[in-house]
Amino acid sequence: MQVKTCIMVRMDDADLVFKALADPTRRHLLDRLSARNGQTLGELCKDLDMARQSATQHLGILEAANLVSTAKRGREKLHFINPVPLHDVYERWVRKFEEQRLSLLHQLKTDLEGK
Amino acid sequence: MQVKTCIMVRMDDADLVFKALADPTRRHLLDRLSARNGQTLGELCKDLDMARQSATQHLGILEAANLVSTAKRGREKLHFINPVPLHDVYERWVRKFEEQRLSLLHQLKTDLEGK
DNA sequence: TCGTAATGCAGGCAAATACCTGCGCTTTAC
DNA sequence: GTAAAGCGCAGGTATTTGCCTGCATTACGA
Repeated sequence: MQVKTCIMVRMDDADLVFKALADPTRRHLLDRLSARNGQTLGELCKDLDMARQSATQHLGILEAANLVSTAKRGREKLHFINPVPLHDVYERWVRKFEEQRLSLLHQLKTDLEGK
Repeated sequence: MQVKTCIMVRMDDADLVFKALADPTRRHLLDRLSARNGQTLGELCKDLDMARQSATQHLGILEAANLVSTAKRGREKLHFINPVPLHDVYERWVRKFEEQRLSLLHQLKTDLEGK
């Protein structure tokens, strides 16, 4: 019996989400889905000014990051937004800096008051 | 008199921040600065496993995104974290999806209760 | 003052990224 | 059944990215 070694470097979830958010086109897609959920690929392509296949790649990256889920309805592919990874990233990652921001604001406030 | 045309495409602030956060090395740098603010370039390089010049580039990107501010003290360059852009991005961008997340949770809850 | 420490600047290179074109497959509509 | 709609898959290419090496510059300290 032979076991294939996994060469690919594991990208953790947070990295997938951050990298997915790094592109303006993908943020635009999330915006559109936020406005109206469950759109087809064709609908999402209309306001993108690029080939359908390019948009497919972007949506694939969003799906890999678990920011978008898909379902097939006949020959159509429906796309649904999933806000949970964004929330997770915020909770585990941004919150710490937010707390620091607030403490810096507090410090600034007391500094000004204690003048 | 000749006027040079600006070719460069203007990158808005949000895009700079998102792109800056897309790299794990840069997130690690922010983490380190969050643990202890005001570190020098040399200090930040120590636990990075890459050439100093590479780290400088990463810090330059963080600085361009306004996530890090710098100050010179003699021959040293001090780095300070700035959590405001992160907060701005959260406010203008993530919050909307957060609200949707909560409404989805609410909907799920009422669906389960109304069963 | 002279060596060294801390950083800046420029160029190069491989991999990743973001596009594209071309073609095939499945489903719908007439 | 046949044409078209909707989408998937496989390359191909130009740009960007992330890292490097080499050398220059500035500040400290004996």
